[in-house]
Formats: sequence, structure tokens, C-alpha cells
Amino acid sequence: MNTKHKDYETPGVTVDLAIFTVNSAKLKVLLVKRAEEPFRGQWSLPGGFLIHDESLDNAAQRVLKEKTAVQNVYMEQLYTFGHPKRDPRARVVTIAYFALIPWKRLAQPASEKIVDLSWADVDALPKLAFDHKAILNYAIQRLRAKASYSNIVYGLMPKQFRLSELQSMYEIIIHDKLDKRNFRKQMLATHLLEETGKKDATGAHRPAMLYQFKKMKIAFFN
Amino acid sequence: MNTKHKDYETPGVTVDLAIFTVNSAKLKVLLVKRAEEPFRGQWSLPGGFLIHDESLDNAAQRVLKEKTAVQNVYMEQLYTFGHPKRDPRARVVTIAYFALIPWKRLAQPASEKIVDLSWADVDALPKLAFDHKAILNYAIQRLRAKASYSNIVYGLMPKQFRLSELQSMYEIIIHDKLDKRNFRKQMLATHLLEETGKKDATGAHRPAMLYQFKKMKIAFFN
DNA sequence: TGTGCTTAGTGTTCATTGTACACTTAGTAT
DNA sequence: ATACTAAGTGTACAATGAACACTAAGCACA
Repeated sequence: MNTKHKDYETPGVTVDLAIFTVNSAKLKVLLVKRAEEPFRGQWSLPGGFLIHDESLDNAAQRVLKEKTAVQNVYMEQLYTFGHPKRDPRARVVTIAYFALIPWKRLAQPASEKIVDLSWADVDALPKLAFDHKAILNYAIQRLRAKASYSNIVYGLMPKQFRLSELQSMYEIIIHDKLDKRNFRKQMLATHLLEETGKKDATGAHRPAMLYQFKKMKIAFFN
Repeated sequence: MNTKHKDYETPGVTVDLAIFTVNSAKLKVLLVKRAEEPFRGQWSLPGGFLIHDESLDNAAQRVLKEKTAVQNVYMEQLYTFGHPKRDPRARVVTIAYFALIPWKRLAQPASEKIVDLSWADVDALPKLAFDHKAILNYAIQRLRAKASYSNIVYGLMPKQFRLSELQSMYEIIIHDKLDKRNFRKQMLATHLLEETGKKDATGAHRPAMLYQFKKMKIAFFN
């Protein structure tokens, strides 16, 4: 258990977050412009070193709150990346998380002010620092996979929404068109949705019933 | 990026392995009796500190080889555990892996000799050191889940086998009986199996055709 | 006020997949 | 030759998934 043996080492331990939202029909991820070496000036995933007495989940929550000012959103541990050369200066192992935030919950004016933060379209990413491109690809893959067999997409929806909005969210994530009638049938069959009684009368057309989730809990279909 | 800041710390980083095999119709996991404090004398999952210039996967492979003398078996990263108090003496973050080994590939005489190693029945586990019980439960859950929607069970089979043996393996993992005719239909429909032409004529009954996997690659059904 | 535009909302048919179920075959043992 | 054991095989029915088009309700504008 002696961590000072010459062959052993105590790598730095960080958490990195792939924080997703959807806006303007595009899947976006939060990027941070690095203020320090290495990769100064390049875009990267938000992250930070593990702090004393803080669990991994807590560290991820802390970073999330620092960068987005939101809490209580869907977050899960993704994978741990530890290639010896992933940081050019020192050995750093990073535990990657991914999080989902409904666009409406983001304080847009505040985050727009911070020039070093950017919600980047995942289909038009800049060059990223470290191995963050690989981490992000892994996160996107997981998000897309889970969207097709769970209700993880719930994490991106506002409190109340039209079924057509929910369908659009699925379509954006899985990159495919869905049949309106089948989609509604399936969603209502899960009994995870409930009518609010309210109607959304915006637009020059028939108003839509607003729905909400009975409780925000991730369920698995099949 | 300064890891010496007072609030930061560089925790120890280990890998721990849940190494499974099946023998006598029971799912077994490899345990190691701890020779040192903390938890001296208690059973634990095999593991070890990360070594300089070694990737996480390599570290896991190293531990696997040290304890079982096998290589080239199915292994995947499971989850990373980092509760601040999971090791009573120092902060240690551990990246858990799980591995599957066909019983026949284990050099039984050699491993039996080592009194500090034990293949424990997962339904009759001793008290485990650290949070290894939680890690193991997580691993078992993942194994059972994956068995039902992938061909991960392949990792537990010998080179050649009867279909009835493959069915038994599934039944042991998922803890349920399967229909013989439906099972065979489904397995052959994947086209991942091929007849060897050989027959296994052991036992006082009709000999069975021996099958093998076309290539050991994990596929997903559904 | 009525005509056109837009999105909301709704069922049925058909194809595919999954599930339940029982008898014959080929060998060994006695 | 008879009994025992596991191997091997097909069909009918149920459940699920996929394709598909029209009516309803509101707004805008002439």
C-alpha cells in the first residue's frame, strides 16, 4: 500500500464533463477556453481536479455548478480515461461524466457574458485540448444509444411541453425521423407522462395539450 | 493545473478486477486474501496501484495475468469508485474492471496451490474489504444485464461446446430457464456460431454436435 | 365572415418477432 | 432387446413494431 515505491505514481485525478443541451434544433455541448498551459487558448471540456474529501459525483456536480449555475440535472459517470500521455505534462487520470440540461434552465444572459464559455454544436466542433474529442465522441455515442432504449431524453425537456416538442427532441438526438402516431402511442403507453390540463395556444394553429413527467426518473424500455 | 494547491490532493489510483468464471453450474469470482493492512486477512477483489507509463487497460491486464496467468480474455472497464472514505487510511480512487474467463483456461493445479486465492460462489460471498462488495454487486448486475442483450456470455465458453452447454451458461448467468428449441433457433439465427463437424460422444445418449464461435467479437442483439 | 394555412390529434392493417409446447433420434448400459 | 439419457426438430398463436391519411382547432388575412 506504499504509494511512494519508485514504480508507482500518484497521478493527478480530474473530472471532465460533457454537458449537453439542445437549442435551435441542435445538440450542443459546453466548452471552455483554456486560460493556462497546456493547450492555452484552446477549447476543452469543463473539468477540474478532485478536491479533498469530495466524492467523484460531488466533484462533477461542483464543476457543473461553477460553469452553468444549475443543479439537479441528469448526470451520470461515463468512463475513465487514463492514457499515460493524455496530458503532455503530467500523468492525469480523468473520470468523465455527462450531463443533460434543458435549455430553458440555463441563465442565458449570464453565460453569454462569459466569453470563455461556448455552447458548441456537436456537428461543428473546434479542435479540442487533450483527448477531449475522444471523450466527447464517447459521450455522444452513449447519449444516442441511451435515447433509443430509455427515457434519458427527459433530461433535456422543460417542465411542461407539447408532445411534438418531445418528439423533436428524440429526433434531434437519434438523428432520425419518427412517426407521429406511433411515437405518441409509445410515449403514452409508458404511463410516465401526464396531461397538465393546460394548453399551449401559441402559433396560428390548433393549441396543443401540455404534458409533464410524473416524476423525473430514468426508466428502461424493452 | 497546480496539483500542489492546498485544496487539491493526488489520490492513490488503483484498478480492481471482478474476474468471473463458471464452474459446477455456479458463477464464481476470484478473491484474494489481503496480506497487508488495512483489512489484513480479509478477502478482497484482486487489484493494484497504477504503474508509471501504464494505461488503465494495461494495469487491469497486468493484474489479471498476475493472478490468473491468463491473457486475451473478455475484459471491460466497469465504473470508477472514489468515495473519500472508501479506503480508511488514504484517499484512493479505483477504476473497476470486469473480466470473464472460461473455466477450462484456468490452470487449476497452479491456482489451487495458492491458498490466498479463491474462486468464491457469488451467491455465498464472505465479507469483503473496502467497498468491494458494492463493486462486485455492480459488476454482477452489469454481467446479468449484458447477458440478456449481447453475446457477452461467449467470454465464458471453451473453444468448442455443445449448444446445450451454451444454453446452460446463459441460464446460470441470467438465473432463469430457457426454452431449448427457441434458444437454438435464436443462437443459430445470429450466424455467429458454426458447426465444427465434430461430435461429442460422451455420456450414455445421442452425441451432440460441437460448435464454435466464428470470431470472438461482442455483438448486440435487438 | 370565410378561406387558407399550420400544427394537433387520432386507428387500423400488416409484417415481424417472441413464446409456448411434444415427439423422434442416436447413442450407452444392463 | 429394453431402458435410459440427452440431442435434435416445427408449428400455432400472441405480442410487438411499422406503415400510413384524414379531421380538428385555432390564427391570419382578404
